[in-house]
Amino acid sequence: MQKATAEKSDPIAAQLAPVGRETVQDRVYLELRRALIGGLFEPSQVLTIRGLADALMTSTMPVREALGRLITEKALEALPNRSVRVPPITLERMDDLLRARILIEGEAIALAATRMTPRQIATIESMLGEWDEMRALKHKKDVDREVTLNQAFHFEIYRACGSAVLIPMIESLWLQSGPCIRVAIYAFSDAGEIDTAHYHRTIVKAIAAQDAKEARDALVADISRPFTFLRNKLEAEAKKGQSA
Amino acid sequence: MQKATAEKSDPIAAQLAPVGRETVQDRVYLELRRALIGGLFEPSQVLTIRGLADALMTSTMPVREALGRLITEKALEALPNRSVRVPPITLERMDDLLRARILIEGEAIALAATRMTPRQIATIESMLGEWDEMRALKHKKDVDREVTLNQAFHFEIYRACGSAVLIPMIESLWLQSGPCIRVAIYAFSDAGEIDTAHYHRTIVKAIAAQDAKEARDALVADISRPFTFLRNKLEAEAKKGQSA
DNA sequence: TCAATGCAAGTGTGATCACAAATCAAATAA
DNA sequence: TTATTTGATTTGTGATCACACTTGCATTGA
Repeated sequence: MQKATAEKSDPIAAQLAPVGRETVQDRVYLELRRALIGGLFEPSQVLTIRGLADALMTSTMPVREALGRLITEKALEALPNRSVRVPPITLERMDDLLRARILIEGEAIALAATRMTPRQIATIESMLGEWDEMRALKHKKDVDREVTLNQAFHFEIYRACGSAVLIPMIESLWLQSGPCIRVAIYAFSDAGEIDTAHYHRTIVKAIAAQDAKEARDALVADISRPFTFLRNKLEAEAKKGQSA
Repeated sequence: MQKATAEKSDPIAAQLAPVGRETVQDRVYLELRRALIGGLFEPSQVLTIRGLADALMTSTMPVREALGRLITEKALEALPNRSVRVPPITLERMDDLLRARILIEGEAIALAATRMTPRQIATIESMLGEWDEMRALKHKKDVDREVTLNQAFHFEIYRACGSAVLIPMIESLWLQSGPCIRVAIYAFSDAGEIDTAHYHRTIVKAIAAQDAKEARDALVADISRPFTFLRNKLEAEAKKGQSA
């Protein structure tokens, strides 16, 4: 029989890309990740294995393993009852997450600023264009699109930092702060958002100039904004609840 | 029936500690973690589900879920063949790991330096004593004890940093660098080790003085040492292999 | 009326089985 | 002898089942 591995001398195989055999578990895991980062689940929401299995049209087996993985990266939380929920938002946790993100994503973008190729810089520049385009026809508040584009922009930069260790950590941080961010973005929309892409333009400019410090500062401002916004919102609600 | 939760008014229940119901999966996970951090597995070693299940005297189910968790935190690596191995050591990966550890553990110890209570400081001081004691009767190179004590010392500090986000990341980093460190410690023993506890004493002194910068510097020196040692070793081997 | 009790449905965990893919070794052909 | 093939074994994946625990609700008792 033919060997399954692509033969370098085979002119046909050379043109074929490996098809990949992702497992059901991987699909479930990625789907849950997407939902979490996009903030499709509410904080404190309880998730059940069978419920997710039904919704995803599969058996319980891939779901339970995907949940276990998400729990270890703190994207979900295992209660003592052995049920699993998306972690609730607290002020302490938000500050903690923001500090970690500033530390790690700041380091990643500083590394990327000295390493990004002109081609990569052109890619993120074109993303700025997409952003403007989306703002131009703001007929509806397309929060999903906003979240996706924002994620693509940031990770295009982080991937260029060249650290196989930092990137998974950043992914974990986004997973953990996803539910918070979603709430913040909705709050932005209600509050009449200021220019969301302003910091992104500054970031691109700094990276193009290979100015690591400027890039880091702009990034810190960018990721701090939703957190401080949400923090003010939560504090206001807490004060209102206290007086009531 | 009696409520399962401890009643505050019940004089008997007040003296009883909750028994805890850890699952088999958790035990397997913790055992594999311990082995990984301690460097009991060799880099590039392939692990099989059934093999581990037999060794751990359990079925495949808890093992496969534990392996999946370890893969997501990059403590293990999933090959395209769908087999899983402990990641091999490369120079790039070591540099990457060291940089991340300096960044994150440095931040954690700087935080801890301003927050540790006198009681906590007394705890790590007593650990220094254990260390000296172990060095005094160095009849055999007790690498396991050394690794365990080193881990206990560092995490006693990290736990005091008060960040529920940073600590799991540090655990993941230790998991990933465990196999490297083990190799380095053996190399130390062969090379006639210099005072391993020297930096630890500096760390304790800095923390007692609430000097965050000094503590961070000493920690960086402490965790850099095995990496640079191993790096020199690998480079020497590579050169030897190249000339041969 | 309200708290305690008991039953039923729901849920997570672990074991076992079926299946497909990979791996390894012996046997065969060049 | 060397390269290829073929078959048996091993291995990961997904499904299903059994069991224990939790949860929610209706019933019963004071």
